[in-house]
Amino acid sequence: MNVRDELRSFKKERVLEEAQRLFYERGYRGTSLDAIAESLNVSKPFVYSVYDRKVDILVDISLRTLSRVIDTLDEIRQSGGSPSDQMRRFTKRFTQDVIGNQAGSAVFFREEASIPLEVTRDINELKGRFDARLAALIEAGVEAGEFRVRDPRTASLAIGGMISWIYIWYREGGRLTPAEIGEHMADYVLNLLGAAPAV
Amino acid sequence: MNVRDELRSFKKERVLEEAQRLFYERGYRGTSLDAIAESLNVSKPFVYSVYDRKVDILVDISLRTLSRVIDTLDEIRQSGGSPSDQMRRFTKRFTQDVIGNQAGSAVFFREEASIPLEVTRDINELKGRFDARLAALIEAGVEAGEFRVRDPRTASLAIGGMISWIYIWYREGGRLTPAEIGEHMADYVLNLLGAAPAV
DNA sequence: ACGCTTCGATACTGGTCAGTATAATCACGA
DNA sequence: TCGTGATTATACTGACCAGTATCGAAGCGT
Repeated sequence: MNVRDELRSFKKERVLEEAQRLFYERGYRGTSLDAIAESLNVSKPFVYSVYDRKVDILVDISLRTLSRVIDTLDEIRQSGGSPSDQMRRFTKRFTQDVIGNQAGSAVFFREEASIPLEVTRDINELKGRFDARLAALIEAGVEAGEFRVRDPRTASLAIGGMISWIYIWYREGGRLTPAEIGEHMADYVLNLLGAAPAV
Repeated sequence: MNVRDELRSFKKERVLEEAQRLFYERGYRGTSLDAIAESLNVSKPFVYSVYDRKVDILVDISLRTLSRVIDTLDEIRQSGGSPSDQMRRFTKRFTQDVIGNQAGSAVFFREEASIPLEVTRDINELKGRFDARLAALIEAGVEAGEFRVRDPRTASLAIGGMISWIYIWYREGGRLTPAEIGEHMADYVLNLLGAAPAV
């Protein structure tokens, strides 16, 4: 990767970052490209030099946000340990991811309707993959006798929702630190799964 | 209420219903008033005869959706019974509410950024009231020795999120009926709260 | 049947915005 | 210092849309 590409990549990153912030505050359709450009102290063609269409920015935000949690889950799955242990670690990591990328998470879940149809397929495929892998972890726990759950699919949706939902209510400087929230969530998740009380 | 008012009320209801459907599919900003009118086989001034501004429709959808769950919670609280029992009934009712008003729930949570500032205050006040009352129910359960929860506030957010989240994934004609989903959710919620296994 | 009132359709307006054509500027080598 | 290629700003265009003015039609009482 030469200097030119690095420069381009850096510009793209800055545009993405700023667009994400504005989409979070004003919504995708409520944010004009001029507003993004102005906020970066550049002009519209600058933005167009790294993204061909406005919607490409949204797609980028969405795919990154989704890929991140899938990567997190895969990483935890491959790291070994008991299902209870994996679930606890995953919950804490996922909680940090949502809080650390609150704007991205919010934009991803809110702007589903603005995403072009051909990309929606990919997104749904990824979403399905996430849910299936989380359900698989739950099933592993059931088989190992650690969890007692009647329907792993809905359990995975309940858990995924409970943690994703943090993007709705988390506020910086609130009563609890992100780490504390993660600990509470991990307790709730293991309770929900009927896990034997942890040490 | 005379005939004229009833007529007006009926028109308003139809406009709301159709707008909600379109907002759900295309987003608030992605739906023009002409599209709403066309979908009802009327013209724009017809819509304006019941709502002065486009955003009033959105506000109406949001307030109705939010009021409904608060009413549900209040009703359950006043109906008596043990905290576990109330929580189980509330979870099932809330689940049915979300599924029965999926479009409204989705629009409410997605379009927060499009709601005018002066209404946002009311909405946040109502949201806060809901969370506080749900937390109060959890505390009552803890005091009664039925629940074991370290932090009722985050538990109420986790529960509220887990159930609200259904608007994201529920699809009509799916594997489970709404009633079955409600049963599973109720189990998860009581587990989450560390309730002694129900009979 | 006739006038009066109400309601809604047609048609317009002012503003916004995604995307683009053109022109200016800058970096850099000769 | 001058020329060349890349990059970005200015300025424009075509489309869309919220909200409104005007006009016609339909209902209703007399």
